[in-house]
Amino acid sequence: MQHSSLLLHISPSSGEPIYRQLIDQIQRLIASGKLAPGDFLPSVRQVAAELAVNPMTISKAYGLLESHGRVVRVRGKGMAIAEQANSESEEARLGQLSDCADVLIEQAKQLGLSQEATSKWLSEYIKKELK
Amino acid sequence: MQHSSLLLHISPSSGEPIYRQLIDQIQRLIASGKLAPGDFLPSVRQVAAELAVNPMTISKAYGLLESHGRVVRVRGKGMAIAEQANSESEEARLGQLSDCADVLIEQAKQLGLSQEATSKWLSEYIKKELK
DNA sequence: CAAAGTGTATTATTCAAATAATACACTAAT
DNA sequence: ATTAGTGTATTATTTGAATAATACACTTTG
Repeated sequence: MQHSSLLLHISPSSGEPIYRQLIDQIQRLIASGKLAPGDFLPSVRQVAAELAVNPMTISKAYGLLESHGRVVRVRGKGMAIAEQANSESEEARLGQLSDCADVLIEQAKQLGLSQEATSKWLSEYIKKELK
Repeated sequence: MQHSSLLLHISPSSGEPIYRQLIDQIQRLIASGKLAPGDFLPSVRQVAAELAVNPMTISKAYGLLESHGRVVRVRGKGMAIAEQANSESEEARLGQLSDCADVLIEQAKQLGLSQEATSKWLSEYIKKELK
């Protein structure tokens, strides 16, 4: 057992649910390579203690990460980063954007925006915002 | 008083709040020209009766549409489609996509996708889906 | 086997958003 | 002035998601 991980933190004021804040942070840590396949997440109870939050809240986050294939449950050990957590093809990862893109397209449609204008604006916007 | 408008409908199963469903539908009706500037929305009580919903729920939707400038309150008459409801510049309408784009960008970030790849994929996707 | 570590199923509680009840202010028409 | 039509401010209630309490099943280690 580690003494303190300080890997995860929460912002109680943020309106964003705790379990969702944790999921987002862990996904980012995986994407950036700070958590590599085979690494273990800090245990449910450890995180719960550090954040002064109920263990079930952490478990909920871990469970959802598992159902997303990001993490694998190892009996008696804990949750390990999945081997293929980050190894999906770029094609596959782009595909995961489609739900979100559908919403955006629906809105553009309702605003009477053309394919060209929307596409061009998005490119510019992404250039500014996606660092 | 009209006998029945049948202009609006709700899907109780959808998880989406009723007032929000109404806002979305009315914005679509404006965007598509089915509701033109000067037209009146069906009255709060009429819609409430047809949908078997509380008048305040309709009023909430109408109030938000007013604060968005889509609709104007005419004393003793009801809510009329605003003159400039549809006349926003393309620039302004594109700006309304930014909230939605922010969500998409956040997801791309977490998936470790580059600015270029995301932008290019989106252009293709929009070409297919935005008819 | 015992102890201390994993995660979690089940149930209860909390809390904020969505909805409803009620009563009111206003306008138009007769 | 009266009636019937607008929308809505205020308050209460409902509802569902997020969180917590509790107790359990399992694995590892000694």
